[in-house]
Amino acid sequence: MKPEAIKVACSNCNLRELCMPLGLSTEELNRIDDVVATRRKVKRGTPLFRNGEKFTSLYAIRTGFFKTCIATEDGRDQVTGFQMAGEIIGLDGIVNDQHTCDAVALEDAEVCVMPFDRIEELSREVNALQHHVHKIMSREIVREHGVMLLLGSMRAEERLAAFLLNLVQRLHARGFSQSELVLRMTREEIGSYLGLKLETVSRTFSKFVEDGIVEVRQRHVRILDTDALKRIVNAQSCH
Amino acid sequence: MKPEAIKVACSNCNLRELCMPLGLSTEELNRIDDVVATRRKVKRGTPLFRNGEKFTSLYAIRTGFFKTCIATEDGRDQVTGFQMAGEIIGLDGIVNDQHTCDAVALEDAEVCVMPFDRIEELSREVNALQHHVHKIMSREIVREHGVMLLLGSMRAEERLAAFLLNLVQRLHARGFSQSELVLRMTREEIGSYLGLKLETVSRTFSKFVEDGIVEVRQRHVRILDTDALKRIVNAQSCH
DNA sequence: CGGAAGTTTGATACCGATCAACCGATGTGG
DNA sequence: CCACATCGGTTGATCGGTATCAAACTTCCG
Repeated sequence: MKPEAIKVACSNCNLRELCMPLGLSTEELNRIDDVVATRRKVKRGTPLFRNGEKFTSLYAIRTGFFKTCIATEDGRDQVTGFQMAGEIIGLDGIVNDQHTCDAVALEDAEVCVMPFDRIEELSREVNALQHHVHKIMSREIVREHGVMLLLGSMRAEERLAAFLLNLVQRLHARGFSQSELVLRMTREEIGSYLGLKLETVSRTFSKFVEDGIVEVRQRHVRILDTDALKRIVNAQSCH
Repeated sequence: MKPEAIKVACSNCNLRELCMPLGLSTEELNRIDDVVATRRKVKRGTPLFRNGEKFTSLYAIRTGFFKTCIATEDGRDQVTGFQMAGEIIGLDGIVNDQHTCDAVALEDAEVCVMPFDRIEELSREVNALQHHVHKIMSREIVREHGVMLLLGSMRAEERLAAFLLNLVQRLHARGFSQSELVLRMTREEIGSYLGLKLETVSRTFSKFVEDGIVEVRQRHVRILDTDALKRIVNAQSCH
């Protein structure tokens, strides 16, 4: 949990095109190196931050896989997202200067710590960075609109199909297979994200296997028929 | 629909403390007047912007009431939020330079048009404005987390109770009653937002009336027992 | 190796969707 | 101003999808 004082540079990071704006001048690139203060390793099962903690920084995921979730006093729990390399977490903390959700590593992970006051400072001077920050926040808002659509109007099969397609698409953008993936989260966590119980998630996986749409061996999933998944997502509740 | 060339000033707007940062110097206040280019009237039932339209501006609601919703090709439709005076809409458009949802006036409305490039320009110079923009976006993200919790884990009564409490709370912050409100949206729109069918919304209202928690006359709602509503929201799915 | 955690599958219950009928409010044109 | 059409809302009956409860199995990990 101890912050590690490794000095790092975005300018030669292979995730740069995911985290950072494109088309920067060399001078701007060098300045942007300053937004990352340190890196921090987070062990599997361990929180990067927790609900109620003071907000200081955004985090760019270098390696590993996170979930963010909110818990209420009465024991309810909702996974609000799964995040992978190149994605930014911590945006929830800006509004009240404290985090309103937990971010937990689902596998050993490493993040770049980006103090938010430094981001604000630098984005006053580098227009591309300013706009980039705005885009990242807007993207998160739009993503959540999609989740609301899913939770508000889709049935179990549609939700799981949409979930799988979204995951492979993001993994593919990072150079992984379009058809094979390893789930880093449990059935229960998938269920929490999708508004389903873990048994329903399990049953729906089984149904997809029966229908020859996917192969599932524990957390290893191979998608055999992407189009079938797309058809499931787009099929309106027929009648 | 024609933009009207009324020159307006945030500095003497009675909604300023809702839209704009607090604690500005007189000089900063005067500069901020420049973010509002024009005002625009929107008739009831008419869109302020639509999915796919080019994004140019954020809008601050001066009067009236809006819904934002996304529609899919296959006929699904999801209300993603209801917005009232002092709230900002259009944030979804930043990421891809085009809007990804429709914003429709539920009653005759007027908005302040704030060209986004001007916002970015000015927030490079006025730190308080910069941070304010970040807070507005973060607040929207946190709000959507709450909706995800609602859609993912609450039952019909809990959803409607949470919805009513949220509405009166926001209305109260604008000087309206804590216990009386007029719904500007139909049962169907409430249902879409809450992930329920209109019949279920209607039945749940009826149940609340039976239990003496609210009085309902069409769209006029009087809350008789706020604590009961709060208890309903916080009651975990018991077993 | 043993226990805990995670997953699958079955049986049953229940909440909300669906289908349908009716009612009331609103608004429009003759 | 009234007749009538339309839209929104309520209520009832029934159906279906997902939750719940339960048991067995597998995998993981100390």
